[in-house]
Amino acid sequence: MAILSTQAEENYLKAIFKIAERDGAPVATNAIASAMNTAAASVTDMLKRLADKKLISYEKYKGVQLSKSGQKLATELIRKHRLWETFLVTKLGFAWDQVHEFAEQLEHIQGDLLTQQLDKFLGYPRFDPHGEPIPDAEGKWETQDQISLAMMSVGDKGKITNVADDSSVFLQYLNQIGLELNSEIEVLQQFPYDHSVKVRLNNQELLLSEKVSQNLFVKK
Amino acid sequence: MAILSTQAEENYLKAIFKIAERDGAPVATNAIASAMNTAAASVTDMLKRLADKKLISYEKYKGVQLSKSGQKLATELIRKHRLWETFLVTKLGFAWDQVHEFAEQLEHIQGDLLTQQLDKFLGYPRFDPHGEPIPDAEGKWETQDQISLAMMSVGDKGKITNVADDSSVFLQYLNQIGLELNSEIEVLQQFPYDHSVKVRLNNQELLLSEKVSQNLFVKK
DNA sequence: AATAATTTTTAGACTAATCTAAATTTTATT
DNA sequence: AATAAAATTTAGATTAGTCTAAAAATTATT
Repeated sequence: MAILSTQAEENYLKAIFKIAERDGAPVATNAIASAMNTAAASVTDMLKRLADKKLISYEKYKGVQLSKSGQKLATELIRKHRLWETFLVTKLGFAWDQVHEFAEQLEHIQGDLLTQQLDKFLGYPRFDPHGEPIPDAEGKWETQDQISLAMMSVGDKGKITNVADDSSVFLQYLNQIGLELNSEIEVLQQFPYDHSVKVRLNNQELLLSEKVSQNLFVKK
Repeated sequence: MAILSTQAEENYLKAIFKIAERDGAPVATNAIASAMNTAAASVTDMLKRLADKKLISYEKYKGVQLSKSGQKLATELIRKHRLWETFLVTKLGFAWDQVHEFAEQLEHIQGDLLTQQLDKFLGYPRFDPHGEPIPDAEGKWETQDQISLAMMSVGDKGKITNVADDSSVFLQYLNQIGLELNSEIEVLQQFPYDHSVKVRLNNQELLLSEKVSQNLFVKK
Protein backbone atom coordinates (compact mmCIF):
# COMPACT_ATOMS: atom_id res chain seq x y z
CA MET A 1 0.00 0.00 0.00
CA ALA A 2 1.20 3.47 -0.82
CA ILE A 3 1.70 5.91 2.03
CA LEU A 4 -0.69 8.80 1.59
CA SER A 5 0.69 12.18 2.49
CA THR A 6 -0.80 15.62 2.38
CA GLN A 7 1.14 18.55 1.00
CA ALA A 8 1.68 19.87 4.51
CA GLU A 9 3.13 16.55 5.61
CA GLU A 10 5.33 16.42 2.54
CA ASN A 11 6.67 19.89 3.24
CA TYR A 12 7.62 18.89 6.75
CA LEU A 13 9.37 15.75 5.53
CA LYS A 14 11.34 17.75 3.02
CA ALA A 15 12.34 20.32 5.63
CA ILE A 16 13.44 17.61 8.07
CA PHE A 17 15.43 15.90 5.33
CA LYS A 18 17.25 19.11 4.39
CA ILE A 19 18.04 20.10 7.97
CA ALA A 20 19.32 16.59 8.74
CA GLU A 21 21.50 16.71 5.63
CA ARG A 22 22.99 20.05 6.70
CA ASP A 23 23.22 19.70 10.49
CA GLY A 24 22.82 15.99 11.09
CA ALA A 25 20.13 14.12 13.02
CA PRO A 26 18.19 14.36 15.24
CA VAL A 27 16.44 17.48 14.05
CA ALA A 28 15.09 19.93 16.65
CA THR A 29 11.54 21.20 16.71
CA ASN A 30 12.70 24.80 16.58
CA ALA A 31 14.93 24.15 13.57
CA ILE A 32 11.89 22.90 11.67
CA ALA A 33 9.75 25.78 12.90
CA SER A 34 12.20 28.40 11.71
CA ALA A 35 12.80 26.64 8.39
CA MET A 36 9.07 26.57 7.75
CA ASN A 37 8.07 29.85 9.33
CA THR A 38 5.58 28.21 11.65
CA ALA A 39 5.03 28.19 15.40
CA ALA A 40 6.92 25.51 17.32
CA ALA A 41 3.58 24.24 18.65
CA SER A 42 2.40 23.54 15.12
CA VAL A 43 5.54 21.54 14.48
CA THR A 44 4.95 19.42 17.57
CA ASP A 45 1.43 18.66 16.38
CA MET A 46 2.67 17.65 12.96
CA LEU A 47 5.49 15.53 14.37
CA LYS A 48 2.90 13.47 16.22
CA ARG A 49 0.98 12.90 13.02
CA LEU A 50 4.12 11.97 11.09
CA ALA A 51 5.15 9.60 13.86
CA ASP A 52 1.71 7.95 13.80
CA LYS A 53 2.26 7.31 10.10
CA LYS A 54 5.74 5.92 10.81
CA LEU A 55 7.36 8.53 8.59
CA ILE A 56 9.63 9.70 11.40
CA SER A 57 10.84 8.40 14.72
CA TYR A 58 10.01 10.92 17.37
CA GLU A 59 10.67 11.01 21.07
CA LYS A 60 9.33 13.91 23.06
CA TYR A 61 11.92 16.64 23.63
CA LYS A 62 14.53 14.60 21.75
CA GLY A 63 14.00 15.74 18.17
CA VAL A 64 13.20 13.65 15.12
CA GLN A 65 14.73 11.42 12.49
CA LEU A 66 13.21 10.30 9.21
CA SER A 67 12.27 6.64 9.03
CA LYS A 68 13.06 4.53 5.99
CA SER A 69 9.72 5.42 4.38
CA GLY A 70 10.11 9.07 5.39
CA GLN A 71 13.52 9.16 3.70
CA LYS A 72 12.07 7.60 0.60
CA LEU A 73 9.24 10.08 0.42
CA ALA A 74 11.55 13.06 0.99
CA THR A 75 13.90 11.85 -1.72
CA GLU A 76 11.03 11.43 -4.15
CA LEU A 77 9.91 14.98 -3.43
CA ILE A 78 13.40 16.31 -4.12
CA ARG A 79 13.55 14.23 -7.27
CA LYS A 80 10.26 15.65 -8.51
CA HIS A 81 11.19 19.19 -7.51
CA ARG A 82 14.45 19.06 -9.44
CA LEU A 83 13.00 17.31 -12.47
CA TRP A 84 10.26 19.93 -12.75
CA GLU A 85 12.83 22.74 -12.36
CA THR A 86 14.82 21.17 -15.18
CA PHE A 87 11.68 20.97 -17.30
CA LEU A 88 10.83 24.60 -16.64
CA VAL A 89 14.29 25.82 -17.59
CA THR A 90 15.19 23.52 -20.48
CA LYS A 91 11.75 23.14 -22.06
CA LEU A 92 9.66 26.13 -21.08
CA GLY A 93 12.47 28.67 -21.25
CA PHE A 94 12.42 30.00 -17.69
CA ALA A 95 15.50 31.48 -16.03
CA TRP A 96 17.02 29.70 -13.04
CA ASP A 97 15.65 32.30 -10.63
CA GLN A 98 12.05 31.90 -11.81
CA VAL A 99 11.38 28.24 -11.20
CA HIS A 100 11.46 27.62 -7.48
CA GLU A 101 7.88 28.61 -6.65
CA PHE A 102 6.43 26.58 -9.51
CA ALA A 103 8.49 23.55 -8.54
CA GLU A 104 7.30 23.86 -4.94
CA GLN A 105 3.81 23.24 -6.27
CA LEU A 106 4.68 20.69 -8.95
CA GLU A 107 6.65 18.47 -6.57
CA HIS A 108 3.36 17.50 -4.88
CA ILE A 109 1.79 16.05 -8.02
CA GLN A 110 1.19 12.37 -7.35
CA GLY A 111 1.92 9.51 -9.70
CA ASP A 112 5.14 7.60 -10.22
CA LEU A 113 4.43 7.07 -13.89
CA LEU A 114 4.32 10.81 -14.47
CA THR A 115 7.69 11.30 -12.82
CA GLN A 116 9.13 8.44 -14.85
CA GLN A 117 7.88 9.82 -18.15
CA LEU A 118 9.04 13.31 -17.27
CA ASP A 119 12.48 11.97 -16.43
CA LYS A 120 12.63 10.15 -19.76
CA PHE A 121 11.39 13.21 -21.66
CA LEU A 122 14.18 15.29 -20.11
CA GLY A 123 16.79 12.66 -21.01
CA TYR A 124 17.43 11.42 -17.47
CA PRO A 125 19.28 14.54 -16.28
CA ARG A 126 21.53 14.03 -13.26
CA PHE A 127 21.73 17.67 -12.21
CA ASP A 128 19.15 20.43 -12.12
CA PRO A 129 19.61 24.03 -13.37
CA HIS A 130 21.24 24.95 -10.05
CA GLY A 131 23.75 22.12 -10.28
CA GLU A 132 21.94 20.09 -7.63
CA PRO A 133 21.88 16.32 -8.13
CA ILE A 134 18.58 14.72 -9.16
CA PRO A 135 17.83 11.42 -7.40
CA ASP A 136 16.99 8.63 -9.84
CA ALA A 137 13.92 6.38 -9.61
CA GLU A 138 15.71 4.28 -6.98
CA GLY A 139 16.50 7.34 -4.91
CA LYS A 140 20.23 7.38 -5.70
CA TRP A 141 22.11 10.42 -6.89
CA GLU A 142 25.57 11.35 -8.11
CA THR A 143 27.85 13.18 -5.77
CA GLN A 144 30.24 15.80 -7.01
CA ASP A 145 33.73 16.24 -5.63
CA GLN A 146 32.93 19.66 -4.27
CA ILE A 147 33.21 21.84 -1.21
CA SER A 148 31.29 24.77 0.18
CA LEU A 149 32.98 28.11 -0.48
CA ALA A 150 32.77 28.72 3.26
CA MET A 151 35.07 25.72 3.84
CA MET A 152 37.80 26.84 1.43
CA SER A 153 41.11 28.45 2.41
CA VAL A 154 42.74 31.63 1.21
CA GLY A 155 44.40 31.02 -2.15
CA ASP A 156 42.07 28.17 -3.13
CA LYS A 157 40.58 28.36 -6.61
CA GLY A 158 37.80 26.50 -8.29
CA LYS A 159 34.72 26.45 -10.40
CA ILE A 160 31.14 26.95 -9.14
CA THR A 161 29.38 23.58 -9.45
CA ASN A 162 26.11 24.27 -7.73
CA VAL A 163 24.08 26.65 -5.62
CA ALA A 164 22.34 25.09 -2.66
CA ASP A 165 19.46 27.54 -2.50
CA ASP A 166 17.03 27.95 -5.37
CA SER A 167 15.09 30.90 -3.97
CA SER A 168 14.66 33.76 -6.39
CA VAL A 169 16.12 36.36 -3.98
CA PHE A 170 19.35 34.44 -3.76
CA LEU A 171 19.61 33.67 -7.46
CA GLN A 172 18.80 37.24 -8.44
CA TYR A 173 21.59 38.36 -6.16
CA LEU A 174 23.94 35.95 -7.94
CA ASN A 175 22.77 37.30 -11.29
CA GLN A 176 23.56 40.80 -10.08
CA ILE A 177 27.12 39.99 -9.08
CA GLY A 178 27.57 38.10 -12.36
CA LEU A 179 27.96 34.67 -10.82
CA GLU A 180 26.72 31.60 -12.67
CA LEU A 181 27.39 27.86 -12.80
CA ASN A 182 30.96 27.13 -13.90
CA SER A 183 32.20 30.61 -12.96
CA GLU A 184 35.84 30.53 -11.81
CA ILE A 185 36.32 31.80 -8.30
CA GLU A 186 39.31 32.38 -6.00
CA VAL A 187 39.38 33.00 -2.26
CA LEU A 188 41.41 36.15 -1.57
CA GLN A 189 40.76 36.85 2.08
CA GLN A 190 38.67 35.63 5.01
CA PHE A 191 37.24 37.75 7.81
CA PRO A 192 36.82 35.68 10.97
CA TYR A 193 34.73 38.41 12.59
CA ASP A 194 31.60 37.72 10.48
CA HIS A 195 32.90 34.83 8.37
CA SER A 196 32.63 36.85 5.19
CA VAL A 197 35.11 36.21 2.37
CA LYS A 198 36.69 38.33 -0.32
CA VAL A 199 36.85 36.50 -3.65
CA ARG A 200 37.94 37.13 -7.22
CA LEU A 201 35.19 36.53 -9.78
CA ASN A 202 35.29 37.65 -13.42
CA ASN A 203 38.43 39.64 -12.61
CA GLN A 204 36.61 41.61 -9.96
CA GLU A 205 37.01 41.57 -6.21
CA LEU A 206 33.85 40.85 -4.27
CA LEU A 207 32.86 40.48 -0.64
CA LEU A 208 30.51 37.60 0.06
CA SER A 209 28.65 37.08 3.35
CA GLU A 210 28.82 33.84 5.31
CA LYS A 211 25.30 32.93 4.25
CA VAL A 212 26.16 33.35 0.58
CA SER A 213 29.44 31.44 0.84
CA GLN A 214 27.69 28.54 2.57
CA ASN A 215 25.31 28.20 -0.36
CA LEU A 216 27.96 28.20 -3.08
CA PHE A 217 29.71 24.94 -3.89
CA VAL A 218 32.99 24.74 -5.70
CA LYS A 219 35.07 22.07 -7.40
CA LYS A 220 38.78 22.73 -7.01
CA MET B 1 -5.50 41.77 -6.53
CA ALA B 2 -5.74 38.13 -7.48
CA ILE B 3 -8.63 36.08 -6.09
CA LEU B 4 -7.21 33.33 -3.95
CA SER B 5 -8.94 29.99 -4.23
CA THR B 6 -8.30 26.68 -2.61
CA GLN B 7 -8.35 23.48 -4.62
CA ALA B 8 -11.70 22.54 -3.14
CA GLU B 9 -13.15 25.89 -4.18
CA GLU B 10 -11.70 25.49 -7.65
CA ASN B 11 -13.23 22.06 -8.00
CA TYR B 12 -16.65 23.41 -7.11
CA LEU B 13 -16.31 26.26 -9.60
CA LYS B 14 -15.36 23.85 -12.33
CA ALA B 15 -18.29 21.56 -11.53
CA ILE B 16 -20.74 24.48 -11.52
CA PHE B 17 -19.34 25.70 -14.82
CA LYS B 18 -19.74 22.30 -16.46
CA ILE B 19 -23.25 21.72 -15.17
CA ALA B 20 -24.32 25.20 -16.26
CA GLU B 21 -22.84 24.55 -19.71
CA ARG B 22 -24.77 21.30 -20.01
CA ASP B 23 -28.09 22.09 -18.30
CA GLY B 24 -28.15 25.87 -18.10
CA ALA B 25 -28.20 28.13 -15.06
CA PRO B 26 -29.09 28.28 -12.23
CA VAL B 27 -27.39 25.14 -11.00
CA ALA B 28 -29.06 23.14 -8.22
CA THR B 29 -27.32 22.09 -5.02
CA ASN B 30 -28.09 18.44 -5.66
CA ALA B 31 -26.66 18.58 -9.17
CA ILE B 32 -23.37 19.78 -7.72
CA ALA B 33 -23.50 17.21 -4.93
CA SER B 34 -23.96 14.33 -7.33
CA ALA B 35 -21.33 15.62 -9.76
CA MET B 36 -18.82 15.86 -6.94
CA ASN B 37 -19.86 12.86 -4.87
CA THR B 38 -20.39 14.93 -1.76
CA ALA B 39 -23.30 15.43 0.63
CA ALA B 40 -25.71 18.21 -0.29
CA ALA B 41 -25.02 19.83 3.08
CA SER B 42 -21.34 20.16 2.17
CA VAL B 43 -22.31 21.86 -1.05
CA THR B 44 -24.47 24.38 0.80
CA ASP B 45 -21.55 25.22 3.08
CA MET B 46 -19.23 25.71 0.16
CA LEU B 47 -21.75 27.81 -1.76
CA LYS B 48 -21.82 30.23 1.15
CA ARG B 49 -18.05 30.51 1.07
CA LEU B 50 -17.99 31.01 -2.70
CA ALA B 51 -20.73 33.65 -2.44
CA ASP B 52 -18.73 35.47 0.27
CA LYS B 53 -15.85 35.62 -2.18
CA LYS B 54 -18.16 36.88 -4.93
CA LEU B 55 -17.33 33.92 -7.15
CA ILE B 56 -20.99 32.97 -7.49
CA SER B 57 -24.35 34.58 -6.95
CA TYR B 58 -26.35 32.46 -4.58
CA GLU B 59 -29.83 32.79 -3.22
CA LYS B 60 -31.04 30.23 -0.71
CA TYR B 61 -33.08 27.44 -2.31
CA LYS B 62 -32.68 29.06 -5.73
CA GLY B 63 -29.47 27.52 -7.00
CA VAL B 64 -26.29 29.27 -8.14
CA GLN B 65 -24.72 31.06 -11.05
CA LEU B 66 -21.06 31.87 -11.58
CA SER B 67 -20.15 35.54 -11.31
CA LYS B 68 -17.84 37.20 -13.81
CA SER B 69 -14.80 36.35 -11.70
CA GLY B 70 -16.11 32.82 -11.10
CA GLN B 71 -16.48 32.30 -14.85
CA LYS B 72 -12.98 33.58 -15.40
CA LEU B 73 -11.51 31.27 -12.80
CA ALA B 74 -13.42 28.24 -14.11
CA THR B 75 -12.29 28.95 -17.65
CA GLU B 76 -8.68 29.25 -16.52
CA LEU B 77 -8.96 25.89 -14.79
CA ILE B 78 -10.30 24.26 -17.92
CA ARG B 79 -7.58 25.93 -19.96
CA LYS B 80 -4.90 24.59 -17.64
CA HIS B 81 -6.48 21.13 -17.48
CA ARG B 82 -6.56 20.80 -21.26
CA LEU B 83 -3.11 22.26 -21.81
CA TRP B 84 -1.61 19.82 -19.33
CA GLU B 85 -3.48 16.92 -20.95
CA THR B 86 -2.06 17.99 -24.28
CA PHE B 87 1.41 18.14 -22.76
CA LEU B 88 1.06 14.68 -21.26
CA VAL B 89 -0.04 13.12 -24.54
CA THR B 90 2.06 14.99 -27.09
CA LYS B 91 5.26 15.40 -25.05
CA LEU B 92 5.34 12.70 -22.40
CA GLY B 93 3.80 9.97 -24.55
CA PHE B 94 0.74 9.09 -22.49
CA ALA B 95 -2.41 7.63 -24.04
CA TRP B 96 -5.62 9.65 -23.97
CA ASP B 97 -7.10 7.48 -21.24
CA GLN B 98 -4.16 7.98 -18.87
CA VAL B 99 -4.06 11.72 -18.45
CA HIS B 100 -7.22 12.78 -16.64
CA GLU B 101 -6.09 12.14 -13.07
CA PHE B 102 -2.78 13.89 -13.58
CA ALA B 103 -4.48 16.87 -15.20
CA GLU B 104 -6.90 17.09 -12.28
CA GLN B 105 -3.90 17.78 -10.10
CA LEU B 106 -1.91 19.92 -12.52
CA GLU B 107 -4.82 22.29 -13.23
CA HIS B 108 -4.44 23.66 -9.70
CA ILE B 109 -0.85 24.82 -10.17
CA GLN B 110 -0.85 28.60 -9.77
CA GLY B 111 0.97 31.06 -11.98
CA ASP B 112 -0.17 32.70 -15.20
CA LEU B 113 3.34 32.81 -16.57
CA LEU B 114 3.62 29.05 -16.31
CA THR B 115 0.41 28.54 -18.25
CA GLN B 116 1.55 31.02 -20.88
CA GLN B 117 4.92 29.33 -21.35
CA LEU B 118 3.32 25.90 -21.46
CA ASP B 119 0.87 27.11 -24.09
CA LYS B 120 3.74 28.49 -26.18
CA PHE B 121 5.78 25.31 -25.74
CA LEU B 122 2.86 23.26 -27.04
CA GLY B 123 2.40 25.57 -30.04
CA TYR B 124 -0.84 27.19 -28.87
CA PRO B 125 -3.03 24.11 -29.44
CA ARG B 126 -6.74 24.85 -29.83
CA PHE B 127 -7.99 21.35 -29.00
CA ASP B 128 -6.88 18.81 -26.44
CA PRO B 129 -6.33 15.06 -27.03
CA HIS B 130 -10.06 14.44 -26.57
CA GLY B 131 -11.01 17.04 -29.15
CA GLU B 132 -12.15 19.50 -26.50
CA PRO B 133 -11.41 23.18 -27.18
CA ILE B 134 -8.68 24.87 -25.12
CA PRO B 135 -9.55 28.40 -23.99
CA ASP B 136 -6.84 30.93 -24.88
CA ALA B 137 -5.25 33.39 -22.44
CA GLU B 138 -8.28 35.68 -22.84
CA GLY B 139 -10.67 32.84 -22.06
CA LYS B 140 -11.96 32.47 -25.63
CA TRP B 141 -12.19 29.16 -27.44
CA GLU B 142 -13.04 27.87 -30.89
CA THR B 143 -16.36 26.18 -31.39
CA GLN B 144 -16.79 23.27 -33.73
CA ASP B 145 -19.83 22.75 -35.88
CA GLN B 146 -20.79 19.60 -34.08
CA ILE B 147 -23.69 17.81 -32.47
CA SER B 148 -24.05 15.21 -29.74
CA LEU B 149 -24.61 11.71 -31.12
CA ALA B 150 -27.70 11.57 -28.92
CA MET B 151 -29.22 14.45 -30.92
CA MET B 152 -28.70 12.85 -34.34
CA SER B 153 -31.38 11.14 -36.43
CA VAL B 154 -31.46 7.72 -38.04
CA GLY B 155 -29.46 7.81 -41.26
CA ASP B 156 -27.19 10.68 -40.18
CA LYS B 157 -23.48 10.15 -40.70
CA GLY B 158 -20.45 12.00 -39.46
CA LYS B 159 -17.02 12.01 -37.94
CA ILE B 160 -16.24 11.92 -34.20
CA THR B 161 -14.80 15.33 -33.29
CA ASN B 162 -14.56 15.07 -29.55
CA VAL B 163 -15.43 13.11 -26.46
CA ALA B 164 -16.91 15.15 -23.64
CA ASP B 165 -15.67 12.94 -20.81
CA ASP B 166 -11.99 12.33 -20.21
CA SER B 167 -12.33 9.73 -17.47
CA SER B 168 -10.26 6.62 -18.02
CA VAL B 169 -13.25 4.24 -17.68
CA PHE B 170 -15.02 5.97 -20.54
CA LEU B 171 -11.98 6.24 -22.78
CA GLN B 172 -10.97 2.64 -22.17
CA TYR B 173 -14.44 1.62 -23.20
CA LEU B 174 -14.01 3.63 -26.40
CA ASN B 175 -10.66 1.97 -26.99
CA GLN B 176 -12.34 -1.40 -26.60
CA ILE B 177 -15.01 -0.72 -29.17
CA GLY B 178 -12.38 0.73 -31.50
CA LEU B 179 -13.65 4.28 -31.46
CA GLU B 180 -11.21 7.17 -31.75
CA LEU B 181 -11.20 10.81 -32.83
CA ASN B 182 -12.13 11.13 -36.51
CA SER B 183 -13.82 7.74 -36.64
CA GLU B 184 -16.72 7.71 -39.13
CA ILE B 185 -20.03 6.84 -37.55
CA GLU B 186 -23.59 6.35 -38.83
CA VAL B 187 -26.83 6.19 -36.85
CA LEU B 188 -28.73 3.01 -37.82
CA GLN B 189 -31.51 2.81 -35.28
CA GLN B 190 -32.80 4.52 -32.14
CA PHE B 191 -34.53 2.87 -29.20
CA PRO B 192 -36.85 5.33 -27.46
CA TYR B 193 -37.28 2.96 -24.52
CA ASP B 194 -33.80 3.61 -23.06
CA HIS B 195 -32.51 6.12 -25.63
CA SER B 196 -29.82 3.75 -26.79
CA VAL B 197 -28.70 3.87 -30.43
CA LYS B 198 -27.42 1.33 -32.91
CA VAL B 199 -24.56 2.72 -35.01
CA ARG B 200 -22.16 1.58 -37.70
CA LEU B 201 -18.49 2.05 -36.78
CA ASN B 202 -15.53 0.50 -38.62
CA ASN B 203 -18.03 -1.59 -40.60
CA GLN B 204 -19.44 -3.08 -37.45
CA GLU B 205 -22.82 -2.61 -35.85
CA LEU B 206 -22.73 -1.43 -32.26
CA LEU B 207 -25.26 -0.58 -29.59
CA LEU B 208 -24.41 2.54 -27.58
CA SER B 209 -26.15 3.58 -24.35
CA GLU B 210 -27.68 7.00 -23.89
CA LYS B 211 -24.86 8.02 -21.57
CA VAL B 212 -22.24 7.10 -24.14
CA SER B 213 -24.07 8.81 -27.03
CA GLN B 214 -24.41 12.01 -25.00
CA ASN B 215 -20.65 12.14 -24.55
CA LEU B 216 -19.76 11.63 -28.20
CA PHE B 217 -19.77 14.64 -30.51
CA VAL B 218 -19.98 14.38 -34.25
CA LYS B 219 -19.44 16.69 -37.21
CA LYS B 220 -21.79 15.82 -40.07
C1' DA C 1 23.79 22.03 42.71
C1' DA C 2 20.56 25.66 42.32
C1' DT C 3 18.70 28.81 39.35
C1' DA C 4 18.02 31.04 35.00
C1' DA C 5 17.30 30.67 30.13
C1' DT C 6 15.84 28.14 26.39
C1' DT C 7 13.28 24.68 24.14
C1' DT C 8 9.42 21.96 23.71
C1' DT C 9 4.93 20.46 24.70
C1' DT C 10 0.16 21.02 26.23
C1' DA C 11 -4.18 23.45 26.42
C1' DG C 12 -7.52 25.76 24.20
C1' DA C 13 -9.18 28.11 20.14
C1' DC C 14 -9.90 28.98 15.11
C1' DT C 15 -10.81 27.96 9.92
C1' DA C 16 -11.72 24.97 5.92
C1' DA C 17 -13.88 21.09 4.46
C1' DT C 18 -16.35 17.42 5.24
C1' DC C 19 -20.18 14.32 7.32
C1' DT C 20 -25.13 12.66 9.27
C1' DA C 21 -29.51 13.70 11.03
C1' DA C 22 -33.13 16.89 11.64
C1' DA C 23 -35.67 20.93 10.21
C1' DT C 24 -37.33 23.83 6.67
C1' DT C 25 -38.66 25.25 2.11
C1' DT C 26 -40.09 24.31 -2.46
C1' DT C 27 -42.35 21.48 -5.86
C1' DA C 28 -45.52 17.95 -7.23
C1' DT C 29 -49.73 15.33 -6.60
C1' DT C 30 -53.92 14.15 -5.16
C1' DA D 1 -55.93 23.86 -1.55
C1' DA D 2 -54.07 20.42 1.30
C1' DT D 3 -50.79 17.11 1.61
C1' DA D 4 -46.99 14.28 0.18
C1' DA D 5 -42.44 14.10 -1.84
C1' DA D 6 -38.21 16.07 -2.95
C1' DA D 7 -34.70 19.43 -2.42
C1' DT D 8 -32.21 22.34 0.48
C1' DT D 9 -30.54 24.23 4.60
C1' DT D 10 -29.35 24.17 9.53
C1' DA D 11 -27.41 22.01 13.58
C1' DG D 12 -23.95 19.67 15.53
C1' DA D 13 -19.66 16.77 14.89
C1' DT D 14 -15.10 15.53 13.05
C1' DT D 15 -10.29 16.01 11.10
C1' DA D 16 -6.15 18.55 9.45
C1' DG D 17 -3.55 22.29 10.12
C1' DT D 18 -2.66 26.29 12.19
C1' DC D 19 -2.24 29.85 16.12
C1' DT D 20 -1.17 32.08 21.12
C1' DA D 21 -0.38 31.60 25.89
C1' DA D 22 0.85 28.77 29.63
C1' DA D 23 3.13 24.72 31.55
C1' DA D 24 6.79 21.44 31.62
C1' DA D 25 11.27 19.68 30.45
C1' DT D 26 15.93 20.31 29.12
C1' DT D 27 20.19 22.84 28.89
C1' DA D 28 23.24 26.48 30.32
C1' DT D 29 25.10 29.52 33.85
C1' DT D 30 26.25 31.15 37.98
